[in-house]
Amino acid sequence: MPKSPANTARSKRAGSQLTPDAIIDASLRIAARGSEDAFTVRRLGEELGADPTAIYRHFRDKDELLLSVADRTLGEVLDSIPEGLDWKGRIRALADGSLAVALKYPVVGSAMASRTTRRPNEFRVVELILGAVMEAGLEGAEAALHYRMVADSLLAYVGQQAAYFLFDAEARAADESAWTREYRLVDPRALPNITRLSAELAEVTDEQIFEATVGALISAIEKRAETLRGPKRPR
Amino acid sequence: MPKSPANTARSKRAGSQLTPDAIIDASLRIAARGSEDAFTVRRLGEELGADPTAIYRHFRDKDELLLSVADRTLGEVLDSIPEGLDWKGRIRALADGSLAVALKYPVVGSAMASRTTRRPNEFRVVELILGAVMEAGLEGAEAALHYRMVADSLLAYVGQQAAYFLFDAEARAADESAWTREYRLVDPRALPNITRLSAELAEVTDEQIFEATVGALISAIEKRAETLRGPKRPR
DNA sequence: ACCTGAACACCGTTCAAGT
DNA sequence: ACCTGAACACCGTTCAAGT
Repeated sequence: MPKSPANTARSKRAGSQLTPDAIIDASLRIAARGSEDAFTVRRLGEELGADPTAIYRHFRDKDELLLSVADRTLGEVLDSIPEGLDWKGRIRALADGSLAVALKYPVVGSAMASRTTRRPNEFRVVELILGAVMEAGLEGAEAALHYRMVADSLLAYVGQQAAYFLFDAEARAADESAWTREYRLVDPRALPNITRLSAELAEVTDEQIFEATVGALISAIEKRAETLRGPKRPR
Repeated sequence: MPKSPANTARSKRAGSQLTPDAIIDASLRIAARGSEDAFTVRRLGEELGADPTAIYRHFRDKDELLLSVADRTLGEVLDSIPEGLDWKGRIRALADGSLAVALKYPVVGSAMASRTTRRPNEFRVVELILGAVMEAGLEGAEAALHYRMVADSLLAYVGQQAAYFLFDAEARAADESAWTREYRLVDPRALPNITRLSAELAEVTDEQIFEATVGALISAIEKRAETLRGPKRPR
C-alpha cells in the first residue's frame, strides 16, 4: 500500500500482489466458461495478468489449487440450502445444489469427484449429511454407512454429469443421437428389449434420472431406519 | 505371409502387421498396470514394438481407441455373469463385474464412465438391464427410466472408484488417513455429528458402501413395481 | 518476498518421407 | 498399404535471475 501511483488502470505491473483468493476467483471465472476455455496454468496467468508460473508462489501445485477451488464451490452449494428443511428436504437440496454448481464449474466438478478436499466446507457437508441420516433414525455404524452411500453416490453422479458437460457441443450431440437414432436400428432378434423400448429410451430426461436416483437413496435410508425401529412388526 | 524369414525372434521389423485387436490387447496390458504406467500413445508404441504414431493408421484418435478398448472390457463384464439368475441376481452380478473390471483396468474405467461407446457390448448391457427391470415388473417409460437410473448410477460410481484407484499409493494413503485421523480432531462444538461418529466413519468399508448403493437401486425398482402393480392396496 | 521467463520433460497429433 | 520419424502445438513444473 505505499507509493504505487495508480494500480487501477494498468493492473499488470504496479498492483500485482497476487493472493490465494484472487487466484481462486480467477480459476472460477475460467471454470465457468466450461468447454470453451481450457483450465490451464497458462490460461490462469493470462486471466490474472501475471506470469503463468506466479501461482506456484501461493499453491504447491495445480492439484492443491483445484482442491481449494473445489472447497469454495462446496461453500456455494451449502449457501444454496435453505434453513428449516426436514432431513429429506436437506438431502434433496444438497443434491440439487451440488448438481447445479458442478454444472456451473464443470472442470472442478469432474476433477474433484473422486477426491477428498479435507478443507472446511467439506466437513460442513459431512456434518449436514450425518445430521440428516440421524434425523431419519439411523445411528452409529448404520449412520456412517448411509452417509457414505449418499456422499459417494451423489459425488460420483454429479461428477460424471460435469465430465460429460465438459465435452464440446458436437461430441455431446453425437452421444445423444445414439439414443434417438441408433437404438431404433438395432437387430430386433438379438436385442428385443431395446427394440421394444427404443421410443421410451429416447424420451427419458436427465432431470427424471437424477430425481429417481436421489429418491432411491432417500428411500433406502428410510427403509433401513424403519427396519431397525420396528423389527417385530410384520408387513 | 510371403518370404519373411523369421518373424518370431525380432518382432520389431519383420512381423510388424499391426491390427486393431493387437493394439487393443496392448492397451489392456498397459491399462492393467494401473498407476504404475501411464497410458500414453508413446507407451503404447513401445508395448507394440512399433512407432508411437503407427496406431493412427488403425484408429482415428486416442479417444476412438479408448472406446474400442472399453467395449472389450464390457465384454469381460458380460462374460462374468452366470446364466439362470433372477433379475436381482443379474443386476448384482453386473454391478460386481463392472466394479471388478473397472478396477482391473482403471484408466479405461475412469475415462469411459461418462461416455457412450455405441459398440456391440454396450447394446448387450442395455438389453440385460432392460430385461431385468421388465422382469421386475416395470414397463414402457418406467422401464426406460429405471434402466437409465441403474446404468448411469452404476457407471458413475464404478468410474469414480477407478479414478480414485488411479492415484499412486501415497496420494491414496493421504486421503484415507483423513477418515481415521483428521475427523477425530475436529471442533466438537461446530461439528458434533462428526465428533460423535468419528470412530464409525473410519470403519466403513468400500464393499459395504457398494453393497448399500446397489441394494438401494434394486429396492427402488422393486418398490416402484409394487406401487404400479397394486395401486389400491393400503400399506 | 514475490514475480519473471527461459527451459525441461512430457503430452496427442500431423505429415512428408520411406518401404 | 502401412510404418517411420521429425516436427508442431500444447501441457505442468523447476529454477536461476530479476526487482
